[in-house]
Amino acid sequence: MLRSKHALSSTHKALFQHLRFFSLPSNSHHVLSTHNCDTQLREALLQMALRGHDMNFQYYNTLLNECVNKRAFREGQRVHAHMIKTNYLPCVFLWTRLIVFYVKCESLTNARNLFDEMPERNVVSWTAMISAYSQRGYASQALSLFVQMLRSGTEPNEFTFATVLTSCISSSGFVLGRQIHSLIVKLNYEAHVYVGSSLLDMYAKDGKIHEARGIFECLPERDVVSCTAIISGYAQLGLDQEALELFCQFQEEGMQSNYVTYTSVLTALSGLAALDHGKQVHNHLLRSEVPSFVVLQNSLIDMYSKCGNLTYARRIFDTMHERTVISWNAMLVGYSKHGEGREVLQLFNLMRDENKVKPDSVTVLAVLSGCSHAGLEDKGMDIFYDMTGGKIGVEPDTKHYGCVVDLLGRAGRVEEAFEFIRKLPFEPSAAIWGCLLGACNVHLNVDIGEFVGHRLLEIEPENAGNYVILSNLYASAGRWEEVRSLRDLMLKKTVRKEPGRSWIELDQILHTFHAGDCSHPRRKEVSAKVQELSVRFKEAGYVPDLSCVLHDVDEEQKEKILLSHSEKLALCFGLIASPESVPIRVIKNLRICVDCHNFAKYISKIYGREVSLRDKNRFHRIVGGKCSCGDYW
DNA sequence: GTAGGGTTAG
Repeated sequence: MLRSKHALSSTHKALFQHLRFFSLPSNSHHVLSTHNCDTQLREALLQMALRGHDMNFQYYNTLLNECVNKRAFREGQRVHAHMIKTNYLPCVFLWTRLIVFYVKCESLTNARNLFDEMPERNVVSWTAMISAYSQRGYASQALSLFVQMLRSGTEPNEFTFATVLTSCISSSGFVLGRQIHSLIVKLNYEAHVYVGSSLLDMYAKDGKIHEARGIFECLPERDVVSCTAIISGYAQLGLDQEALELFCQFQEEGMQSNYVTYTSVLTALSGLAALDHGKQVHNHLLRSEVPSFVVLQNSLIDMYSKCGNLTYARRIFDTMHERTVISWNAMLVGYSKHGEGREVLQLFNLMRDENKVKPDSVTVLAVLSGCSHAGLEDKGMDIFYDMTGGKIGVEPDTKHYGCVVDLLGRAGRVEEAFEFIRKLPFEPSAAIWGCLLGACNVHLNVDIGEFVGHRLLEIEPENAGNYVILSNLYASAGRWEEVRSLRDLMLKKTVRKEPGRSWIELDQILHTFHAGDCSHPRRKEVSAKVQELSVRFKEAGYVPDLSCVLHDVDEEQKEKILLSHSEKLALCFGLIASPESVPIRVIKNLRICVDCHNFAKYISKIYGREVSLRDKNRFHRIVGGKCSCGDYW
């Protein structure tokens, strides 16, 4: 039978106009014999029949198409029922349409039942079903169906590959993903832009950014999705600079970014705390036609708060027409990282009062850590008890317990925190012990600290941070013998430590400083400034904290090492290169060292400059020699 | 009739 795809759209429309109320004839399945159609419809049907069309096919296809477009579940079911009643045996095409109809109407079970009943399947029906599972997050069902498809002898096409790869994003799925990649190469689909995007995204999410980049570079054509995929690949791995550079390059090449692209680049800008760039993107969005979807606004909230501008973040939050739990969380995390505990609690109360969006695990984490950063341990404990009492609707997990240890430890309740850990219903993680070790160090509890420190060295001997903190603790107790043996142990275990890096943004340029790197053009001038300040600050009472240096060198060397810390370089660069009226905003990739923190306080006091320092954990807003972190971070 | 990229995280 003839089923031409063309020429009949207007006839189809006419047909549907008349059939839209689904006065399905019950006595006959053959449309031409339908006696309740009027002259115009009869004419339309006649024309189609004259052109050799299977009238039942046209009829059902038109109806189902409309039901899919309108997500008209009941009507679609009636069409399906009518097929059954009239013993009409749909061809694979129509059968697949029925499956797609059920999928679009969120009835996966109906779709699967139909799929299982199909007398024969083709690549489209297989792909439609795989896609249904993929899009709803049923990755294992999608993958198992894909394997069944291969076993059945049906060859996948570009649609199948593009969709199935999205189900390979999990630790167990990556293995299968690589095998699918081989098949893609074998069947020559690697250069297909949809397949390529999906493939490179999978590699990026597995942390294999070089492979992802390789696939991207081999694509003969690029579009906004593939470009966004590679940008977000870098951004999600924290390779923010690379993400930003690619974005700029694609913009220059004329890529039409969409809201997903902007969302991804904003993530990178958050990581870099590149406020000027971020503002530029925001301004562009306000002037452009890009729709302000919630995800994009969430990204803007996060960008502004991670760039240190909570006022702008809140302004966006307040003007949103619709908020998701992520909007609330992004704002709460912002306040939390700035040590604004009262704001955290107020916003959390607002969220509970509004009762439109349910808190999730991240919400409670943000609130607990917000209380912790702000020294509101009683409030924090109240919320934790609300949670364990089922009043929040979130079950505590290991991270929440970690927050409680942090709350108690910070408040000096070290023994209590220790007891709390011992009573945990599970084996405490390194992160939990780490919180307690930090507290022991700050509150000089050598007994518990020693126990916890050695426990940590057993659990994660490769983590340099543990050696450093324990060594500091021993040093403050004057136990130099232990300090030495710890240092030896640390060298033996050859622990890798991420190199310290600090940067500052001036006029949309990011100036990065590393401790051992002299590549910055004004490095000499900057180093001289650090020297100069050191002398000047010493007169004002600054004492270099040599315990921050673990190297086995004399004191003079230690001081030299301290003065080469990347934070100090970035701070001094800010001092000489930025206008006096603006705060010095420095970002560090790791936790800031105690000595640099102290140094920054002197800058703020002696130069009357506000210093905003973002480290791995939080913001330090330093004004007049005082820091918003209260010297506990 | 079937397809790819996105936001929060002590």
